[in-house]
Amino acid sequence: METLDRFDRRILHALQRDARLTLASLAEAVNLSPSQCSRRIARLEENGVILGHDLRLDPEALGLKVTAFIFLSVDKGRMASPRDAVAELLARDEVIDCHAVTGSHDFILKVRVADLAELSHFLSTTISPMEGIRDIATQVAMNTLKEGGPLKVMP
Amino acid sequence: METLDRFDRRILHALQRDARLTLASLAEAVNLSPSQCSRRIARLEENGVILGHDLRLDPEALGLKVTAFIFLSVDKGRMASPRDAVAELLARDEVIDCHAVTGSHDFILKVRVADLAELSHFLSTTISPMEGIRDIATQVAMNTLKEGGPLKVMP
DNA sequence: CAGGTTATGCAAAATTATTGCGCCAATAAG
DNA sequence: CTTATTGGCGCAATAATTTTGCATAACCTG
Repeated sequence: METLDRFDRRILHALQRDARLTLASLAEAVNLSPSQCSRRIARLEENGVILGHDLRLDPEALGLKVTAFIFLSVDKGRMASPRDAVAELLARDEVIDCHAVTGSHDFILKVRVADLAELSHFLSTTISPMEGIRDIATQVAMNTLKEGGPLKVMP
Repeated sequence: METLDRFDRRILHALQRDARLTLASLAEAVNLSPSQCSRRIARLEENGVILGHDLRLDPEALGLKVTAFIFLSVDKGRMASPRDAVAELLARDEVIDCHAVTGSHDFILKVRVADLAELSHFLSTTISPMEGIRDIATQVAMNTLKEGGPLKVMP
């Protein structure tokens, strides 16, 4: 893996604010020619620094009015292969995030569903019946203050 | 707010997989002309359904090796204006997500830092000194299994 | 069913991205 | 100290993509 130089970092910093910046605008922002910006972006993608481009949508506009965190504990034996245990969960489109964590629970899930009825349904028909689940806790989000904030790029 | 028709939903579904799809490819995927796709995308942006375009970066490549969840409880009086209490937190670039939640804590933060030393430093110098903080709990993520998954678009 | 509004595809125009090329700077080799 | 070699750079030409003007078709609404 390559080390990022000053220009790479400036490019990443600028593009994280708006991934649709034009090469001309980006070039001006980072003080480099458009063509060189293009080549550096291509290289950052090849090196796996840039993983992809996402569309940020308004969940409300899609009818997803409820965000919730689900905390899962699994039986000890299952933790050896956590991916197997939760693999089917990752494929569900209610599940936005899934992290394996330290502490009293093993996994933190962030889910988005239309309403509380759908959350309840998801919990009882998808989570609860899973093998090896030892404990489930749920916290409903009342407000999303920040989401998907840009990653810190060392200057 | 407008209602999304079948084409809008197909467009959003396709672009969530890859926001850089060309209008020609998108048009083929959703069975509409490129020009009309362009116009619909513009409208979805005006209507606030599409909030923006994000770059997905590899945190590791940026030297951010630690992801953690921080659970905060604030004093009762402060909850009236949670934005004030946490506004400065939202501006910090370690904070990726911040949700106000029901349950035993008031806020869930997701932070990304270089290492555990930086996490410790962030907790002791930024979180702890905050006025009105009643309780702090931290869980370190060992593994990110899914992050920023596409939102469900009703078909 | 008429009048008006909105959506659509095509083709032209405008914008944007990529690439070939020669140049320059830095580093390694002689 | 000079000379290759490498890699990054900007410019300009080329290619690709997006946007827009326009005529037609579909859709309401009364």
